Amino acid sequence: MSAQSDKHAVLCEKLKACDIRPTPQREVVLKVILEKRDHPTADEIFARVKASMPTISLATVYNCLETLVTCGLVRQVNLERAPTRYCPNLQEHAHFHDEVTGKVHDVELPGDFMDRLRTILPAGFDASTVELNFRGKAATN
Amino acid sequence: MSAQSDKHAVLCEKLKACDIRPTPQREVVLKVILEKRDHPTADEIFARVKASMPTISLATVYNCLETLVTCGLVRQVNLERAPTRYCPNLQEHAHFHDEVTGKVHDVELPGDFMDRLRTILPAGFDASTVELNFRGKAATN
DNA sequence: AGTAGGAATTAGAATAATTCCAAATCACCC
DNA sequence: GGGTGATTTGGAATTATTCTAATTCCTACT
Repeated sequence: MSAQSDKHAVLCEKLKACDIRPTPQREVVLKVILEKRDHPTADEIFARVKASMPTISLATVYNCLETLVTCGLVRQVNLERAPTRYCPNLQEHAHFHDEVTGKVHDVELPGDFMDRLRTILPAGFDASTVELNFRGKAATN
Repeated sequence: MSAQSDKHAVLCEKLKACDIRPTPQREVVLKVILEKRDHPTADEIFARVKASMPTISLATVYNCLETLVTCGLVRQVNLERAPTRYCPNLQEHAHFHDEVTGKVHDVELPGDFMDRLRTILPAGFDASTVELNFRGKAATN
């Protein structure tokens, strides 16, 4: 089995595990998000996907992204007014938005951090998701 | 001195303290944000402002908001893909986004909370702002 | 294998939030 | 009170995203 088809199989499994049809479009969108973890926007994903699938439409990219987000294979990150970005890191983590370069970095968190954050909520508030974003300058390296 | 002009004077002072010209438009935009602390969008602010200043334009509302945000009198809150909301609470606080009602609630935080959050950043990351957003269901009351 | 039926994809139009632009007006300083 | 740079204005433009309707593709069933 080639590395190619191996990858295909892995992606396919991921999709099937979420009970969604493993279409070629979904596969390639997911592949693109996984292989360069730089929090691309829908437009950037569209451009990268077109390299291997020139006939795909932007609407399909949006459809696939929505599906992947809904089934939890990908997270969306919204920072300020900028276009939504997509992140394949499923661990709990925060985001650091570099205001010089515009890049977004993942920030790993101590184990139960997000759960501890949840405890500051007053009674009656039940949070399904917690989002922690930093913004500032990162050392150039 | 009437309560009206008193209010006017207070707003005016706030603007001047930030080294920006206290124009009537900026004053009324700020007034609207301060008097109903429900995190309105630019459009909602526009509608409310028009009640007392029917000739104001949406572009001006955006201009004023940008000025007020830049000088720190108002904060902007961005949640998901929804329009930007504006918040007059200058204390450090988090936001809770009620996914049923769509409302945004302020969540007060223990004193040095945001600073403690900052300490989880790896060396080389210097955050100027920290944003903590929850999303979920709030008890109806 | 053939086909019905639902799901997914497509291209392009539509929408919605925000920004841009150029002209008119305003506010502050002398 | 006049000059000057800041501000406001309305409308056009931009940008991200969603909608729509038609087409194509799978999948299951016979």
